[in-house]
Amino acid sequence: MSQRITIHDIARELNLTTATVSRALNDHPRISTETKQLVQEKARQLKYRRNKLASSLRSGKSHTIGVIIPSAQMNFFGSVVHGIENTASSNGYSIILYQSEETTSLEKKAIETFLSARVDGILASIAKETVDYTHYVELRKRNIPLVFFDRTNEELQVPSVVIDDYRGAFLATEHLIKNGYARIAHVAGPQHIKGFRDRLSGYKDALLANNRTIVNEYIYQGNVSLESGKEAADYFLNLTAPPDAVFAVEDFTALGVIKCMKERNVKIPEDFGIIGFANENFDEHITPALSSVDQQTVQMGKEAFNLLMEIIKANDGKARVKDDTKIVLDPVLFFRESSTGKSN
Amino acid sequence: MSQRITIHDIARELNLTTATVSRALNDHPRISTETKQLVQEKARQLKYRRNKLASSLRSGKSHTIGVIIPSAQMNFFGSVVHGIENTASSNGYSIILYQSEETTSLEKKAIETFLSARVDGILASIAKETVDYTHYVELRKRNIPLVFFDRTNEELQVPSVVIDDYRGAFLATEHLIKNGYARIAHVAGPQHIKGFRDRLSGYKDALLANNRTIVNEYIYQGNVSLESGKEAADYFLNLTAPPDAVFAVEDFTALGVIKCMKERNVKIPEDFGIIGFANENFDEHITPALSSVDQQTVQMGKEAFNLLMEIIKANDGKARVKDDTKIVLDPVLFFRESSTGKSN
DNA sequence: GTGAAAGCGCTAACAC
DNA sequence: GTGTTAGCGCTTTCAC
Repeated sequence: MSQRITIHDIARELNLTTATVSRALNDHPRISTETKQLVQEKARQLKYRRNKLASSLRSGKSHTIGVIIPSAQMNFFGSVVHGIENTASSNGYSIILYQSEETTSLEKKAIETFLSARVDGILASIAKETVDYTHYVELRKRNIPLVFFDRTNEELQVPSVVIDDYRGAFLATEHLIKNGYARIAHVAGPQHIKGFRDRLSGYKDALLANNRTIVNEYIYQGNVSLESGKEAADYFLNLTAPPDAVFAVEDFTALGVIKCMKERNVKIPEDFGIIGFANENFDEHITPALSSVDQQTVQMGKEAFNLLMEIIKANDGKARVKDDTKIVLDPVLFFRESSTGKSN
Repeated sequence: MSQRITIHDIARELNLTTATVSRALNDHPRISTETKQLVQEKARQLKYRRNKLASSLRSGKSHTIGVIIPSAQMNFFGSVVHGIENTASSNGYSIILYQSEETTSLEKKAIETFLSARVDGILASIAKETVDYTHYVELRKRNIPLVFFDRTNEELQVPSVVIDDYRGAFLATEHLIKNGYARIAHVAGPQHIKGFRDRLSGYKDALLANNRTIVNEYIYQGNVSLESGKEAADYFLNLTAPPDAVFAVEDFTALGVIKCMKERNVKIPEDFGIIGFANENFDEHITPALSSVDQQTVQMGKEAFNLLMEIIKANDGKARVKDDTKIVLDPVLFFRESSTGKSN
């Protein structure tokens, strides 16, 4: 019912063989322009539509890639997927989307499905839960093109696309310094996650590079949440020499800090400066508008797909993209009211 | 390189035919339990993985569905996709994701790709730009299972899943009334879009049902944006008898209203109440926290997939799900500070 | 309960 | 420049 016209129909009507028709449709160089036009015209006329399953089965290329993200509900990943799908689509690729829900088991299931569907490559952001990477290692062994984005693992030697957390943190901290804040604190994230570790380093190095000293009590160990932002702010204000600015590891944490400051009547940005990380969509709408570091999500998706394409092509030509290829995107800072400087 | 083990390998090692192996792997009733176990064990041992392309080609079922959304970058759709993928995955289905970017051309391209990939069905939310629906009509003609979610078209007679905009608007308006606001205004959206039209009706009917009169100058025609919220608020405050509450067609509009009120020193919720629509993630974080109507996005995705499944199954059994099947989800209200009531 | 044979629709290798 | 032939890996009659 749904679709019956095949290249056989075209071949029959044109007194050609299916091979010729197939070649004509694929714009094969050794087919005459005349024949190509005839075939293409007839195909249009019969409303022919290539059966991708058959062609993929035979050719070994599915023109499909698998994408694993923790959850499409998370802003960040929705945005990256936007970039991936866009780029894939304009390159003639389809994407199969899977969510790991931060679990290793669904991650494995996704990979199973992808292999079964004979995808040409896989783009993945590692689930939080995952500590055993054998399913990914297996992909490398089978020589299946794989690229990590955002959530990577250094030891696995898988090509990846990330943003420069260190640099983002460095610039954010320096921005606070330049705007006249004297004692800059940091609400950190779990240190076993590389991105958060890098942000702490960037913060520290920015202080040192600007002849400030690192004050240990100005570094609060949070868990990337609104709550930990509040707690951190409370802690900071109770110090004998409280800081006058905070670089928060991420925007919800920053939001927590802002809420606490408001409750305690500390004026932002006059008495206290703050900058976050992620450039969430609420940043510009809260009061005061929150300065933040944008993670270039769409660009990340685009770059990840392009890198995967490179690997796929190299694979076809028996070449090889270096395993330690790593694209590091430059974060972009958005300066808003929350960090415009101290009043004096 | 990537994958060489086929049912032939299993058959050879076990001295069976591929037919038997295939049946055993598919849990065919007429295969002995013994054989099944042997085959399944051997499959595991050889790390066999079914070639989905081949099986789909032969059987005519791909266990894949196509999903068209305007953009994965939009919160709302990311969230719906979350619901779709989750449900699909646990039912053994994969999803191919396409973004229309609100254009008809990409919508058509998506459908082309889906047909080519022989998806078992399609889930779609119509692009804003689309006024010519022939590509969707074509799907109906070919009897390809199709379900619309959120953005539907009434005339097309395609099964759909939407939320009850009318009821959401009615309840939101009534909430403002119950909390003591006397003159309730509405910032409306473009009236050619059904959802927005329904919200206006819900607003009006709630007023009438509570013995209020509909005041025409309390209805501002906006365009669903922060800007139009600001403009509306300005307009309202300049009336000789300004309203004391607003039901905004959507949260960004509500945010615009709030911003304007703050600038003009109107106190929320004491002097002015406000409730929005969408339950955006910033709602609870702005000041005052914004009351809103949640659109049940994840549930919508789940219901849409389930409805599609029903149609697919009915199709197989030559039955038919009614074309005008329409699942209407109940919106859920979130009451926050912005509408807690007038001071007296 | 299992086997033999055919074929889904396409592309690729080899002819000429 | 086009035809011939084979086959990707699976499922599905139809046998027995």
